[in-house]
Amino acid sequence: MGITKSEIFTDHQNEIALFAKVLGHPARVAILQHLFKINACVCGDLVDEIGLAQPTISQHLKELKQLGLIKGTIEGTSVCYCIDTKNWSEMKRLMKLFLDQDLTNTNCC
Amino acid sequence: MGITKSEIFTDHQNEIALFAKVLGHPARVAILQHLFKINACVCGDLVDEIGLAQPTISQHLKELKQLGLIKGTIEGTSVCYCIDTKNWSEMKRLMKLFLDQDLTNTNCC
DNA sequence: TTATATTATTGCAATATTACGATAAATAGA
DNA sequence: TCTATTTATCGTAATATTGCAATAATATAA
Repeated sequence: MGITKSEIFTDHQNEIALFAKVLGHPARVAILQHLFKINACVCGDLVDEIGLAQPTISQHLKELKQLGLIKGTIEGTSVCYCIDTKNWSEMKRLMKLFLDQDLTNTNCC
Repeated sequence: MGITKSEIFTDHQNEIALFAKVLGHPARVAILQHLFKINACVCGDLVDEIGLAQPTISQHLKELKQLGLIKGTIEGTSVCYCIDTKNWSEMKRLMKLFLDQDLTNTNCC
């Protein structure tokens, strides 16, 4: 098979999984970290920065864009990418809600 | 190919990606949520709870166990699973460090 | 227009993931 | 011992992901 049965889970569960999945590759983690570090648009230098082929980077950027975590603006012959702060904050809120579930009462083995 | 080039990324980036990846499936999100909700060991009822076949659940549990997020204790004929609070907290710390990168100075398109 | 630069898309190969039936393994109880 | 119960493992099929070479698309500059 290889196909996730999304339909048997809640929207909330699927949303968390989708965001986690896009963060689940070191290249995308590295791209996001670089965008945060630069704290501005990045045009072009991501390929040199990360160390994967240009089509591969382009594909990872596409996935990040599809989830809304970054946005790209055409600037001459190049495209400038940066964090979409609004969507990033919303993703963060959702992930933290999941991560912060109560551990204190865990009555367990 | 299909193989992630982990060697070109930092340990930190790979670690974040690994944790995010294991959270990147709704079944595993649902399993973890159930364990938090019950707030105790869960023996057996996960298959009924989630709605996937027993071998599939077993496989997802294995992945969560490998990352250390849950632990299982043999209890008679069944196995009781619960959140590994120590490792969960460490994972949470790491993920939050990544999620909480500074957005305030974003000077961007 | 032509050349250059930059990014996106296509096509493909290799590997990984998801899911489940069949079956094995382990333990408890009759 | 035999049976029932529960979980793990194996094998396999379907699909997804990763990565890159080749190429297309787009815009700027000469």
